[in-house]
Amino acid sequence: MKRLLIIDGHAFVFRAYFAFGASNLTNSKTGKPSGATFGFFKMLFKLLQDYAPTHVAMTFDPGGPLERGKIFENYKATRKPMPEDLRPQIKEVMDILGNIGFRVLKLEGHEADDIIGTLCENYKATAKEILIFSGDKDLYQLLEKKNIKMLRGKKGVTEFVEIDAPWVKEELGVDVKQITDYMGIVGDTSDNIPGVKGIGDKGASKLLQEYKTLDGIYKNLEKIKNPSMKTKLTEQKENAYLSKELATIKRDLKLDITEKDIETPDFKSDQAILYFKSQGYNTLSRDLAKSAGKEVPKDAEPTESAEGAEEKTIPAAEKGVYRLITSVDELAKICRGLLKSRIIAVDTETTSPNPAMADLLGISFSNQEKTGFYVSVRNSASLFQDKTLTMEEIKEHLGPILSSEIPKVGQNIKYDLIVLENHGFVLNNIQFDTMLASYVLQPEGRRHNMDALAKDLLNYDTITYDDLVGTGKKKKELVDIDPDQVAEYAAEDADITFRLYQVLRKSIKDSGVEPILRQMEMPLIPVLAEMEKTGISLDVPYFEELARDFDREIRHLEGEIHKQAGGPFNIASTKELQRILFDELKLRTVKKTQTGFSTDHEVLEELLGEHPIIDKLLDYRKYTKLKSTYVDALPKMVNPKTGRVHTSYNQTIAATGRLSSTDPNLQNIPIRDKEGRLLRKGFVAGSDDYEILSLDYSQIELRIMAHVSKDPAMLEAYNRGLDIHKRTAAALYGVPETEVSAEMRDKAKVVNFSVIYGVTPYGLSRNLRIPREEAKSFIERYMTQYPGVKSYMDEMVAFGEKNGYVQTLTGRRRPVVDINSTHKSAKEAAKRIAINSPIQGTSADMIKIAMIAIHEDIQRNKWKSKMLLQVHDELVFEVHKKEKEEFKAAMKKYMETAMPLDVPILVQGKFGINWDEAH
DNA sequence: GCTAATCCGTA
DNA sequence: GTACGGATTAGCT
Repeated sequence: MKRLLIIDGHAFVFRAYFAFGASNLTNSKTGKPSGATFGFFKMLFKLLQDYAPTHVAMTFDPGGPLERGKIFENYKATRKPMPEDLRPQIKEVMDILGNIGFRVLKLEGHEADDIIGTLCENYKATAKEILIFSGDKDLYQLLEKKNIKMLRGKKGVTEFVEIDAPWVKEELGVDVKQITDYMGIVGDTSDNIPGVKGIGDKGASKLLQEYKTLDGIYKNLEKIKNPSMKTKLTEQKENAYLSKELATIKRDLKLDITEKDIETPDFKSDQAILYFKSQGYNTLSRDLAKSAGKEVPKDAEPTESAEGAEEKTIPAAEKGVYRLITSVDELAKICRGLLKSRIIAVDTETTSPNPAMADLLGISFSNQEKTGFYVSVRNSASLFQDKTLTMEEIKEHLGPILSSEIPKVGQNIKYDLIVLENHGFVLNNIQFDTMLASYVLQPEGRRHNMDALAKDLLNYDTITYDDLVGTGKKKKELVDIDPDQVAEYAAEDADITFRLYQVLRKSIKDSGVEPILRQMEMPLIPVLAEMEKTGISLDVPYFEELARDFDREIRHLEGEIHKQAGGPFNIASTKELQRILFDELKLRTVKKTQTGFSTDHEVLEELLGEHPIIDKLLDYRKYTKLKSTYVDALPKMVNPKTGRVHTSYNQTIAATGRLSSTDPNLQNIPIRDKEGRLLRKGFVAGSDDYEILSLDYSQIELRIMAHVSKDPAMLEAYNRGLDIHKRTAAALYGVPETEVSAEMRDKAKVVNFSVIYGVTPYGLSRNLRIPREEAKSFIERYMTQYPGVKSYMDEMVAFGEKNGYVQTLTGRRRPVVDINSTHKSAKEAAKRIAINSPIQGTSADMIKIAMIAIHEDIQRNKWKSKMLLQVHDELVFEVHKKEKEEFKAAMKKYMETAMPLDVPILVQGKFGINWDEAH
C-alpha cells in the first residue's frame, strides 16, 4: 500500500457545510440545500488531486448509541443538534460515495475516530504513508509514526494544513504520546469531555512537560506549587482519568475489510461524471471532466445551473514583476519615468489600520499593469537600513509626483490620503477609488477589499497581509520584515489596484452610476479625510468622573438584583438571567429568541410591576451599556498626538448610501434619555475660542417622501408650514386639528416614521402597542389621507420588480433581488427595501452634496471653523467665536439648498459649549 | 482566537 | 417594518 487517505466523514461534511453555509446553494433538480454536498466533493476531489492516494477510507459515525456513552452518560450531551438542512445532505453524500465506488466505513457503537485508529494500527507497518483528514485534536495521538500525518481544512474547501508530531509539539507543547493525558486535563467542550475545570491548555502543557503523564502528575501532587491548581487536580481526579479514557482512541476494532475494498476507485470515470450531472451537480460534473481531460459526455439531459448562479470564468491573471527601490538615484530615475504616466496607482504601508494613528513605513506605486515599485521609509528601529530611504529623500523625489496633477487611483485611498497628509505629503488629483467603484456598482456587496476584488474581477490570488506578517504567535510587525518581502506584497497591491482600475473604469462607464461615483463619492473623499483628521475634543476628566458615578450606581444595582434573585449570578449573561427570571422567579415568558426566552428591553418593560427586580434590571442594563460602550471606551480612543478622537467614516458599508462610523462610532452617541445625554456633554470645543454648532435637517425623510410621492396633502402641509404630525393625527383619529391631543400627535408621529420603513400592521401594532386590527385601520386611514404615498409605494415595488433595483433621486441604485421571490417573507422584506431605500438614500445623497459644498467653502473662504461630524441628518461643527452667526447662516444655506425639492427643506440648530447644549 | 447570538445605542 | 457598530457571553470551526 502506497498512500492511504483516511477521512473523518463528519468533520469533512461540517467543513463543507460551513464553508458554503452562507451561499445558500441549492440543487437545480431538487431545489434542496446542497452546499454541504457540493463542498464535500469539491474538497474530496481536491484532496485526491493533491495527494493522489492509492487507497481511501471514508469513515462515519454511526447513528446509534456509542460505547463511550456507557462509560460516561453525558458524553457528547452538550453537542448542538445538527442543522436541519445538513442531515439529509450527509445521507446524500454517503449515497453518492457509494455510487461512485467509495467504500463507506461505519460501525455500530463506535465512532469514526476508533475506526481511524484501527486503520492506522493495521496499516502503519505496510503503508508508506497514511494521511488522516479530521479536525479532531484527539487524533493527534495517532501521529506517533513518521509516516502518519493529519490534514485539516484551512480556508474554504481547497486549502489544507498538514499536521505531524513536531507540529503538535510546537502548537500544544506536548508530545503526541501525551495527547490522551493532555485531553484528560483540558477536556473538550464540544464532546462534553469534562477534563479538569479551571486548568486550560497552558496549565496542562506545563504540567505534562514536568511530569510526563497523568499518573506522573498525581504521583507528584505534593510538588505542585500552585495551591489552586493542586486543589483542582485533587478534587477532579476522577474526571481527569475518565476524560483520559474517553479521549483514548481504540485501535483494535474488528473491521471487516480488505485492502482491496479501499482502493481508490476511478472517480473520474464517464459514469461518475454523468452521475453527478444526473444528480443536478453540473459544476462538479464539469470539474471532474476537466481534471480527467475530457468533455462531459453528451448523455444526460442538459440541466440548469446546478449550484445557483454560475460564474463567468475569468482566466487567472499573471503575477507582476516588482521592485524594491534602494537608492536615491534609482528613485529619482523611476520618478522621472512616472512623469509620463496617464495615471498612477498609489498605496501606503503603515503601522496601523487606523489612519489617524498610523506611521508611514513605505509607499508603493504602479503606472502599468504587472509592474510595481516599493520604497521603504528609514526607521531607526529597522534592521534593514540599507534597503530603505529617508523620509526626506522620498519626499524630495516622490513628493512632487504625488502633489502633481497626474491622476491617482487607489483602493480605499482616503486612508492613504490621511496617512500621507499626516506625514507632510500632498496627494492631488485623486481620480478613482476601486473600493468606491465596486461599492456604487454593488452597494450590498459585503466585500470591497482588495483581496476579494482581485479574486472576483481578475481571478488573482493576492498575497494577503497575514501571508506577509504571519498569524498567531509568529505574527511579526511590518517594520521587522525584510523590505524585499514587503515590496512583493506592497507593490503587488499597487499593481492590482492599477489593474482593478482598468476593469472597474469600464464597468462604471456602462453602469448608469458613474455620476454617483464621480460627482458624489469621489469628491467626498477629501471631505471625510479632513473631518477624520480634525477629530473632536473630549473632556476626559469629565468622562472619568462619569465612570466613577456610573460604577457606583452599577454596583448598587448589582447588589439589589442579586438580593432579589436570592443569590449572585452573572446579570450580563442572558442565559443566566433567563434562568433567574423564568425558572427561579417564575415570571411570565413573553417572547422567544432562537435559543430560549428573550430578556430584552421590550420584555422587561412588559414585566415591569410584576417583580421589583425588573426595574433594577432595566437600570442596570442602561448603566452598564453606557459605561462599557461609551464612558470607558471613548477616553481610550483619544489620540495622544492630537488629544482628540478621530472616528473613521466608511463609505462602502451601508447599502442605502449612508456613511457609517467606527473606531469609535460617533453616530450612535446617546441622546434619548437624561443619563445618555450626560455623555454628549463630554464632547466639547477644542479651545475657549470655539463653540460647538449642530445643524440638523428637520423631518428630512418625510419631506423627501412628500417630494417623491407628490402627495397633494403632504405637499400642501409642508408648503404651508403646517405641523405634519398634527395633520396626520387629525386624519387618523377623524377629528379636527384643534382637537388633536399631545398623545394623538405622538402616535401619528410614529405612524409617519413607520410609513417610511414600509409599514406593516404587525410592525405598527408593536410600535404603538395597539392591536393588529387597530394598526391596520390606522394604515388604511393614512393611505386615504395621503393617497400619493400609497401610489409611491406601489410604484417603487413595480419598478423594483421590473428592473431588479430601485434608485434615489440622484440615481444611486440598490438591487432588490428578492422582490420577485416566491418566498413570501423574502418578497415582503424586499418590498420594504424598495420603499425605504430611495428615501433613506436620497437623504444620504443630500447631506453628502451639502458636505462637499461646505468643505469647499471652508477652504475657499479660509474659515477658522471646521466641520467635525456627520450623523446622517446632522452636521456638527467647531465654530470660532468671531465667526458664529455668519458661519451658521452660510452652512445652513448649503444644507437647505443642496438638493432643492418641491417642499421647503428646513435646517435647525444652535451653539453650545458641548454637543448636548448645541443639540 | 474566532463567530454567532443577544442586546442596545443612533438616524 | 429601514440603515448601522459594538460590548458581552457562550460555544467551537
